[in-house]
Amino acid sequence: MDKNLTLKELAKLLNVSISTVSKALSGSPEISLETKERVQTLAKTLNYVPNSLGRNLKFSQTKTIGVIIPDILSHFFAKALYGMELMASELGYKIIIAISNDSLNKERDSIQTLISGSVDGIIMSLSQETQAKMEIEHLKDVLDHQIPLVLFDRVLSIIPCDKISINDFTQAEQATMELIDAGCNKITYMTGIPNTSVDDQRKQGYLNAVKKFGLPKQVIKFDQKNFPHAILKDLLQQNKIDAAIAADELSAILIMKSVIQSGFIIPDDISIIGFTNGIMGENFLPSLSTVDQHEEKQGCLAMETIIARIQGKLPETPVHYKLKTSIIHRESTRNYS
Amino acid sequence: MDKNLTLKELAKLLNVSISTVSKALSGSPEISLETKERVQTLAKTLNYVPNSLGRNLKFSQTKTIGVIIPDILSHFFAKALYGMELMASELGYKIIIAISNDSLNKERDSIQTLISGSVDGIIMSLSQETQAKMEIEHLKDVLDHQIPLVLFDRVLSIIPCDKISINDFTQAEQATMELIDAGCNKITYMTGIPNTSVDDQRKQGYLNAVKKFGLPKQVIKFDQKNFPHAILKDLLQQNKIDAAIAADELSAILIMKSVIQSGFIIPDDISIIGFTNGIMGENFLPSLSTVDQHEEKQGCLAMETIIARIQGKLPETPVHYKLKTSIIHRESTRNYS
DNA sequence: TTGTACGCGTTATCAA
DNA sequence: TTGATAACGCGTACAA
Repeated sequence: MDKNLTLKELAKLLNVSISTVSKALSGSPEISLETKERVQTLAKTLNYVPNSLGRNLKFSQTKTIGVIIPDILSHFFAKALYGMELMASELGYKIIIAISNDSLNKERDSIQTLISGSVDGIIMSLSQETQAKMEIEHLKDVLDHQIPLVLFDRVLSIIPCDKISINDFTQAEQATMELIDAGCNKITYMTGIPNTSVDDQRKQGYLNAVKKFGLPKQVIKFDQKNFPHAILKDLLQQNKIDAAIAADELSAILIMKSVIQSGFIIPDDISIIGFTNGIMGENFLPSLSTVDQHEEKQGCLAMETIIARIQGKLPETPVHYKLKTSIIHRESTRNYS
Repeated sequence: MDKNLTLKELAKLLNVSISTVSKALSGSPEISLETKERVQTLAKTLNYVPNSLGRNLKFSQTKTIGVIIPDILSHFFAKALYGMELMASELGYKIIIAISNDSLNKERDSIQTLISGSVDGIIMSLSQETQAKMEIEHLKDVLDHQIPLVLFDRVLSIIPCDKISINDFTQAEQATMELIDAGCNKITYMTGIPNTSVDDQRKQGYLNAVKKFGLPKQVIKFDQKNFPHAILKDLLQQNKIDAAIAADELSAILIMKSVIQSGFIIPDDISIIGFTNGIMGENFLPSLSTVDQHEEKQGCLAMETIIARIQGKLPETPVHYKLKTSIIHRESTRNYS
């Protein structure tokens, strides 16, 4: 049980050469059955584990994928990460995780440390700041270093790389239309995650739908740490709102909480629909109707894609998978026939 | 902008030796100012990034910490991970994340891949299965390979390594006593995470408190995917329960939901107190009174500890930090003076 | 069937 | 002030 057993030490113990040991352990047919067994049993009893540092250098690959996400506390990213980990471990890959905290600088730093060869590929979802400033030099760096890159969820179309996303536009449009179908005609789009690509597309989908039906549009941006309780209450009292589309799960919960605290009833007074099928929305009273984004599947797919890209199994031109999603009807929206 | 620029290539371009380039880039005083600048500017324009694979092998260290947690969807672990990432990036370390999914086998596999030299140390919280079966061979493996190990939250005292935990026993005891103070005398301990060390200690703390005050004890174990709604309703109707201590956040939410759906009032009919200060408990209606476990701080501390251990800054005998925690009073418990 | 020698990219020691 | 060389641990082409 020495600390770091190497091939060299094994070879010395067995009185054979290093390469013999190496070959014997990899089961090469060049080696006689006898020595092969001799080597293998000793390796096993001594609990030999090949040092991956040497292997990494030899093959210049690490079997590791870097994952950069803006946030780990949001259910969406946590579940996406879960999917990635599942797929990665199945395919024999490890994950280095970095959390950008929606900061461009942190994102840049993380990329800097990752492109030095510690990972074979990078999966990321862009930080809010990155998308707001449209700053993409650091992403170019990744590409320049020939490191495969997969963008998911918060995607930027100008980056020439593989992408995974859901069709936010269509989904928001469909969600809006279902609210209209159910008889709502004062539908507001409320977002606690402004300046992200997903937010923008969802808003556009919403705007498109209300325009198509000649309904008034109303958009409220807010800070999730400082919800505009009074504003929403006013709207409710003046009967200027009868439905809300929330840009993400936490936004939806905050809206529902505020509505209830103002003494109004969900869904009788107002219907709410959110994005992301998380534990919070599932367990809130009333439970949240929501757009299921198949977070876990997005994560799996992102991991599958980057590994396929690394192994050269993908066409040279970037692929863009847009996942189909569905709406989960629960208690926060009115029934419609 | 070649793909993988190496010292060798730089040296050739500049017509100097490899070692000169290496020294120049590290700012060695051995090299003349002139060549130093010549080298550095070229390296910069060509966007040279030293390959960490080479460095890793040279120093046999990776500046990477392996983190194995049972679950990423629970707020506790997500936030602990967040704390770890924060501290790691501050100290120049990366994180490889593995999710055991509360399975012993997955935990074993993860350890196996990590001890081959891909990490300088391992932080982990034991899986439910590991704790239930008391199977620790794989942990011994880590120690045998001379890899520093830090256990946090779900800790096993027989493993000789550094540990971080909160004092679950005391906390549960204190939580119980506060419920008693507030006039509750039919207090039940309800757990959706049986067979974990934290659950066991919390239960013991609860039992100790009710025993001390001569109150009846009542423990309900359940599966979080299949909450015993009917049983709880019966207890409420027969007035056999007036307070519940929930072993974790999700358990607490499930209890509150069930209580409300049965038509009872929180905290008038029953007080609820949980563990973990997460978004769910914070935003539920009523908001959850809970034991704050300082998840983020536990994560930070775990990371600080393992790095200190790696750098030899810790005494040889293992340290065990037990964090003090506090109780956050919100709406799910009665006021008491 | 086994052993020798080399290269992966980096740093460090020592010689020029 | 600079350069040649060895070493980290592994795998492998080639020689024995």
